[in-house]
Amino acid sequence: MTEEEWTIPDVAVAVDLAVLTVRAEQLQILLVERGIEPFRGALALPGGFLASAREDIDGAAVRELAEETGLAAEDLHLEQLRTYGTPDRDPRRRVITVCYLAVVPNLPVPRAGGDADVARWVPVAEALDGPLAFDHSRIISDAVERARGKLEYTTLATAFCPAEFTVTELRRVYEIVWGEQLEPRNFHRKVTGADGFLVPTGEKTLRQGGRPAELYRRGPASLLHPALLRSRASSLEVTA
Amino acid sequence: MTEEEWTIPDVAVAVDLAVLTVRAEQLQILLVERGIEPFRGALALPGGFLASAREDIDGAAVRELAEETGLAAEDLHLEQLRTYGTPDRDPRRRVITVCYLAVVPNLPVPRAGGDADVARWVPVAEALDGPLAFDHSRIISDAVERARGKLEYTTLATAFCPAEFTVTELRRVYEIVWGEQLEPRNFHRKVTGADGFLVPTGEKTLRQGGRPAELYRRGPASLLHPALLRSRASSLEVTA
DNA sequence: CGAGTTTCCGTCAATCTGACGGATAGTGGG
DNA sequence: CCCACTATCCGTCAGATTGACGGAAACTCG
Repeated sequence: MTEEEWTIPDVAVAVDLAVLTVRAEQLQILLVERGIEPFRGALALPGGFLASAREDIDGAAVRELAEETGLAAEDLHLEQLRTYGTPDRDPRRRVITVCYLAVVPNLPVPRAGGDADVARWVPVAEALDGPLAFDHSRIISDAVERARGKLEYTTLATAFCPAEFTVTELRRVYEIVWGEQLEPRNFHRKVTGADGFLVPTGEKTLRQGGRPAELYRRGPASLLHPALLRSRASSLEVTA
Repeated sequence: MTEEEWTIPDVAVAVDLAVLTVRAEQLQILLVERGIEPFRGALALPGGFLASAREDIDGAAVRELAEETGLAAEDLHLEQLRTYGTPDRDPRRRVITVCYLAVVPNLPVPRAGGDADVARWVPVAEALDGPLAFDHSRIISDAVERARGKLEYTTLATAFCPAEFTVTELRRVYEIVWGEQLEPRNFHRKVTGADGFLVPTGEKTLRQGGRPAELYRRGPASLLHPALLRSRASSLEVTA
């Protein structure tokens, strides 16, 4: 510990977003094609450096999300995921990335931020196959795992759904994110029984052939009681 | 987005530790008394800035932990908690703090780091009452909440215990961290039944009056199946 | 050897879970 | 108008899990 001559190292702080949604019966993530080196042309998570030394980190995440998707932070889920700080991430200078997880419903994708690098939805399975910039492959894994876990004991699943949705739509979210079939009738019993999870609107869908489904809105609860646990096998599959 | 004249802001990155243990039948946290401004004299989480621009963030956490407690990272739990980055945390310059949660057993506390500011154990309840430096009060709340939650569905509780421990000791960990009484016989049945949670050593305690308790070691599992859920009331108490 | 203490095994009712039969309420075709 | 067809939703029922508690086992101490 030599006190002399030591100065606090300067670090560049980036804020990246892992934005998840369910589209076309698949779990998808928002990615951009990088326009500059390093990793020019590779797919990467949307994000960027702090706009100024005074910008709040959470605020930067909200700003990036608006820039990339046009979505405001009000009616979507946004939480900090983790900070990634291995020294050799960027050859230019020391960079650490504070990563956020966002969960958005399918429908509203204007995505006209005015940014040059257009973001697009990529199925997670596909994204994890191909090469990604930096350590973004690992970040995506972490984001998906966080989402999978939170479906169990929080009401996060409703963030994948539009404002009004049916029990079947909600079940599809669970099935797609977990990659696991769920028994429709038991699922129905559990989610309608959980305190504050769903609020019936009284409305019904008039859609396709079949009995019209009742429409629900998100309830006030954020924690799920009782929890909705996935199968043992499904939980372990990640660690492997 | 004016491209001209803009440069990536320089930020100072600190790594702070929330080190939890169970001592004297209380959940306690390791704190230091600050020797310098700002918040001179106030209690704060141990931590410091990156040692160099090349130091890994996780590595810095391990280093800090060794400096403050003398503990090596091998047989203890260390995970990233969250990054705190509000702009006005430090009047001197822009600082963001990557915070780690460590869980250590009671016994081994040499805590001879050679650092001038000696760290000491403070009961969490007491720490949250008194004034703390920066936003450390909030960080401690987050750390405790993370630990409480993880006791439910991971094997984190064993990190509070020495290498060999009894079921009763393990139960005390749950009771103290959750602040909730548990039924001893049902607890025994559950933890001994959970796959890979506990491995019997065959040894028994010879201690105090009463039937000798069997000794266990940590099992290979990190996820708890089936989970050990706290009561509804206990879970909600945090949100309030 | 008995009282005290702590660990651990067993029981039993209430609850929860998974699996499934079948009624309900729409659509579209003849 | 009646009959498939489809999808939602309600009910049942056996098996597993949970919470609550009685009581035996295994030690110490006096």
